[in-house]
Amino acid sequence: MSRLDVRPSRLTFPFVLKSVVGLGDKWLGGMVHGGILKMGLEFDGFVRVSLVDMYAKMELLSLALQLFDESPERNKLDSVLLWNVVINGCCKSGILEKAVELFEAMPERNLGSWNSLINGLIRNGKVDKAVELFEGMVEKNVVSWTTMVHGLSLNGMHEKALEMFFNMIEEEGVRANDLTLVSVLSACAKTGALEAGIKIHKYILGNKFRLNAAVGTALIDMYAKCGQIQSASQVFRDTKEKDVRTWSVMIWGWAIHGSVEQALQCFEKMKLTGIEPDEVAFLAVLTACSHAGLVDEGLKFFDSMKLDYSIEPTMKHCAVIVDLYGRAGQLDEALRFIQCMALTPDFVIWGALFSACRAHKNIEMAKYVSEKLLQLEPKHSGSYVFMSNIYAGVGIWEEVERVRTSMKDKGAAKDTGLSHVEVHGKLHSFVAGDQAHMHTKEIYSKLEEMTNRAREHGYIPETEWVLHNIEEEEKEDALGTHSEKLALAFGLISTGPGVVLRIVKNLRTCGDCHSLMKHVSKLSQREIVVRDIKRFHHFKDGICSCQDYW
DNA sequence: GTAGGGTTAG
Repeated sequence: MSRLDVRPSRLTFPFVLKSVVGLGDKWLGGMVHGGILKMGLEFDGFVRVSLVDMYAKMELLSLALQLFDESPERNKLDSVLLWNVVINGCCKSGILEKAVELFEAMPERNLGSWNSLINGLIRNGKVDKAVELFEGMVEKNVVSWTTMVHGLSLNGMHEKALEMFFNMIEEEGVRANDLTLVSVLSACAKTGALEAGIKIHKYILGNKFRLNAAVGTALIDMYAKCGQIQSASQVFRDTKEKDVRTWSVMIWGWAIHGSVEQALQCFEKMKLTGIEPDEVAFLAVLTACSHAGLVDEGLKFFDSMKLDYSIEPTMKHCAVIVDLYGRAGQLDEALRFIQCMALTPDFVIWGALFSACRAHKNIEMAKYVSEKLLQLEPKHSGSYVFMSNIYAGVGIWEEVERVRTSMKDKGAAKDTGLSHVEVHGKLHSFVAGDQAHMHTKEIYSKLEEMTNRAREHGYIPETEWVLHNIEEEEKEDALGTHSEKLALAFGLISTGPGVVLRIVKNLRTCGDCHSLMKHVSKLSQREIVVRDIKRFHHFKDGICSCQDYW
């Protein structure tokens, strides 16, 4: 055997270059490029495409473009791939004008060209342009559809993403694949669209898709985030090929539903199965501890991360620890932890302590922490809202006004509370004080009736949750139209007795809404499931699953 | 040798 037999050839380089991309090693890429030049293969069509692709994927766009420009074949037919990889590179680097220009200039296009550009546009927030292009396609394949489903979801348009998916399978008769399913299930999870999720689950079963790790994980996450923790657990059992993400979403699911025991058990079982926890798995188990007030357990996991698995805690892990101490009322320990941590505490860390200051009404520390917050993000409305909430919570209205004025001066705006409720498979959204819904009148009168009945049974509006310094009655009004209450009222008038109401809120639910929900669950004999930004509240018969610890 | 995917704060 001569050495010639193992010399790389024009057929070897594409594979080598692909591996280089996988490794992400720019220096190695340069070396391989050198080898190609030495062998005089730089003008070979196969090698050239791979080389341009490598540079494009490694975000060395100028090199990719240079090689592309120097390609003698680029204006011939059959050069589609060369154009496609360079278009893809432009999209990846966010140079969309160039991508569009190339797309328009190419001698011929294939489906990949369209899909690449659409993907580039939608990932960079150019949704309208992407939709326009998509709709103009003469021929679409499953990749085109998947790109749209995922892209719409990335831009927060989950309902549109779902519509797109059902249009694909029902109207166009295109068969989904794993990637489509994962994308659409993730949209359901983000928005809490249970009915749609169940329909997709049936589609998966009916079309005999294999429940591999990715599809299983997406399904589990969907059920968990739509409030169906038992279904999540069932799919978890059915998913045979579990990887660390599958376990993590399950642990996370138990955590947000307040089942600490299950979360911890799940974590231990994962380790016994031989799967090493990664930083997300630790984040999940720490969150479980924090939600349940298990301070010592949480700290043990935190230490184990470094000692047993050599995982350096990230800012997120530290934030959970601050939260862990903070919720349990150990504010001094939380502060000490921040002062000793290896990373420079960021906004999130101080924010976690700030929430704890609020919950435990420690105004002195809150003042100190709010300064830290405003140093880090002078325009961040959260700090102002936090601070004015603190003062409001203890009734110091002059300070509330002062903070709010200063907030206005700095041009910071409060995040809008937004809730939605799924009725007959369709999502209805509400903002605080919403008057835009077609059933506004009925919603408000139901709300009033609900509040009055609850009042007769001991509900007292917790006005400390309102920000403004206004008269007591007005405060009740401001509370009375929080978005989750409107969603609740709409849910009650639009569904029959016994139907479970599912509400999703983009912020934390306030104490007053929480209290009213408890009463309503008892008075109307309804199960109410509220998902707020961090966890689930299952209201039944006047009791909440969070046991008021949240 | 080109196009699309699953877990992460409060």
